[in-house]
Amino acid sequence: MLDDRKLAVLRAIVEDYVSTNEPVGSKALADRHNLGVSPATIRNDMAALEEQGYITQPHTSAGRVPTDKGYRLFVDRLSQIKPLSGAERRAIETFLAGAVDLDEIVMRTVRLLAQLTRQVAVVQYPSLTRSSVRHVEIVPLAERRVMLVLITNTGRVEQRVVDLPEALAEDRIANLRSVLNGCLDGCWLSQVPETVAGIPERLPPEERPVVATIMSVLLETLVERHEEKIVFGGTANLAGADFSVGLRDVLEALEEQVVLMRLLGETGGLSELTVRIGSENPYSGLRGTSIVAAGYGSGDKELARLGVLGPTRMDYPVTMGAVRAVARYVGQILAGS
Amino acid sequence: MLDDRKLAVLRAIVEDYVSTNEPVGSKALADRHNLGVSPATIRNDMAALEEQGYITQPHTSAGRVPTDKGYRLFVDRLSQIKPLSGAERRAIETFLAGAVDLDEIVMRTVRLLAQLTRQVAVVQYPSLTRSSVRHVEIVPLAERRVMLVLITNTGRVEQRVVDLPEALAEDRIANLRSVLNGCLDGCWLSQVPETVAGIPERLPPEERPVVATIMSVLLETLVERHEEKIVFGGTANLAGADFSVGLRDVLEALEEQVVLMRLLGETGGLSELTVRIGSENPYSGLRGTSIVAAGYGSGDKELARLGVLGPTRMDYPVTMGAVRAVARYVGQILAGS
DNA sequence: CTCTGGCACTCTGTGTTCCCGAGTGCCAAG
DNA sequence: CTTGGCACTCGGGAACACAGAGTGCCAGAG
Repeated sequence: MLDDRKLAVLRAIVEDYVSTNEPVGSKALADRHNLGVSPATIRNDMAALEEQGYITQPHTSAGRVPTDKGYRLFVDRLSQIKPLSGAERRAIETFLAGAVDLDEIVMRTVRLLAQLTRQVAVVQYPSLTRSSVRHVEIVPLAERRVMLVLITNTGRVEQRVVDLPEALAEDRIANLRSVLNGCLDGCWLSQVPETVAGIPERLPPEERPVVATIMSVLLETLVERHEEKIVFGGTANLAGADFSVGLRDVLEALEEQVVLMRLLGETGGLSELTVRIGSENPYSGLRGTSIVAAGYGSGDKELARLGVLGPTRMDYPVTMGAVRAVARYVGQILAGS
Repeated sequence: MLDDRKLAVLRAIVEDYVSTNEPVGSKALADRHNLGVSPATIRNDMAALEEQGYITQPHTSAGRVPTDKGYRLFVDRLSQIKPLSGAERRAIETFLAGAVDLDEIVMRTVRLLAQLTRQVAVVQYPSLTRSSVRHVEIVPLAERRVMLVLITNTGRVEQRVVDLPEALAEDRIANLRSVLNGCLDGCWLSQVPETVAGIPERLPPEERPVVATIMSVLLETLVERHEEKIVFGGTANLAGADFSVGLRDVLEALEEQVVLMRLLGETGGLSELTVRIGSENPYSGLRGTSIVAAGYGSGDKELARLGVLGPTRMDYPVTMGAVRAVARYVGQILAGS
């Protein structure tokens, strides 16, 4: 159905179209790539490719443009992920290593991705549920008010003010603190609910009302923040590109956490690349854009995802290379901190 | 020089131009506003206004458009800040009250401002230096590694990992923690450096190397983060507007923390409005945009600033009303939490 | 059966011209 | 100082023609 030459033609069309942003015709193809055949032959192949929906022509007498299906074939079978240059790798490493806390790691990652790919970068904070407790802290603020601070092994810090049913003296707090940490330290966040359930029994009855309050806030923190935090950047890169769909829709989608979450998608394996091309993605406002995403994590556990969003007409090999590389480096940095 | 009627004409021009986005001519003015004079008279006034640089015409035979100077006069003398409706006030209140921690307060504020004004919202996190210490926490992570957590009275939490010169047992940490908090609790952040300097003397000599390390990180946290964190949102609102300068420049400026800082500007009094119109603002990429900003804070101390950025052609009275109202409410919320 | 050159055809984009209308500036009269 | 009248200017849209790129198809050659 699609012999080798037709595939080569498709590849050439994608590459040319990506670099020139203009529909590509048979003559131009014959000139720029030495396919060893005449324009007429290429025309026949193009007709076949169009027949099967891999390319299309904007108007009757214009060149061809790849369809989403065409890009899909290109990504799956015709392209090789392009690794970064040594200089780029070093730049990434030093740039990320300079980060001093989680916020800054994430912020720098966004910048990095945006700069490297010249697209919009999207980075999800390391998932709460997939990390473990490093420390729980109870900080007295007032008579009947404390702040609960939860620190995870990924460096993430969650805080919540708790209003207590009764006043709580220093020594009781210290005691509570050590009990809590004794139970929860190193505990997988997903198992916190069960672990927490067993705690009241370990305490004298008079502590239970207070503990119950604190517990409920703690659990609430975990549940509420289940919708993970996502940041993005590099929107300036959108200004140049022209989307089939309005710029407005894209910007709106970016500001919807929920949409972003779904865009980054569910995981494949760790640093496995997910590519969503145009209409493949789940949000109608983003027809005309593609997403390249990967999971990142320390060790073998995927903590969260990151990726870039750009016009369907993007340089997939380069973008994929950059996303993969950044995902790996971020994983390393997180593991090392 | 500028009699009352000329001022009325200028006001009418600004209002019409803002609402129609088209150069406004003498006839249209005479029709829509009942100024009680004929178009010809208005033309004379317009000529005078143009002479003095308050308005200008895009082409020889088009209507007039306000200049930056014209908007300035309008804002200073011809307009009244438009208060929000009761419904809007209530909406703000309930929306902000639902926030559970500082991050969420800021995030919601951004959304609110963007939605209310249909412009880009910019919000600065409560300044570190202008708040006070609520608690310092030292959390052991590993043998020779602790996490330093600093909580301010505005609910802001700063964290930093510290590598120690020697191992540190639980009881020593507890001791250190209480000493630190004893000295620093309630301490104005700007005075932390001096306060900290006196601490080593209060400790036995063998603790001093460890304390020195921790101190230096603590100070570093304060200094480094002196460049305050700023977030923005509502960029989708830029899509409709047409800037004289490219959209790209605006988006780029927004992603530069430093530029944003300078845009929000230095403070006037608390919830005093600052308006920067077009070329008045310090960044060349933002010619064609105006900034309306205000300080917010709890009590009488300004903690940080917030504002919106939009095309010079914006509805100043409404925008100013919204910014002022939001600034006040955020202040209240911060004070109450 | 596949490739190639030739040829007629079909579009889009661009440049030109033309004209309408909105809006102005100026002037003379009220 | 205000007003109506009038000639003038200029931008923007409509109509039109044209060149160029690209196609599809066909018949002939390997």
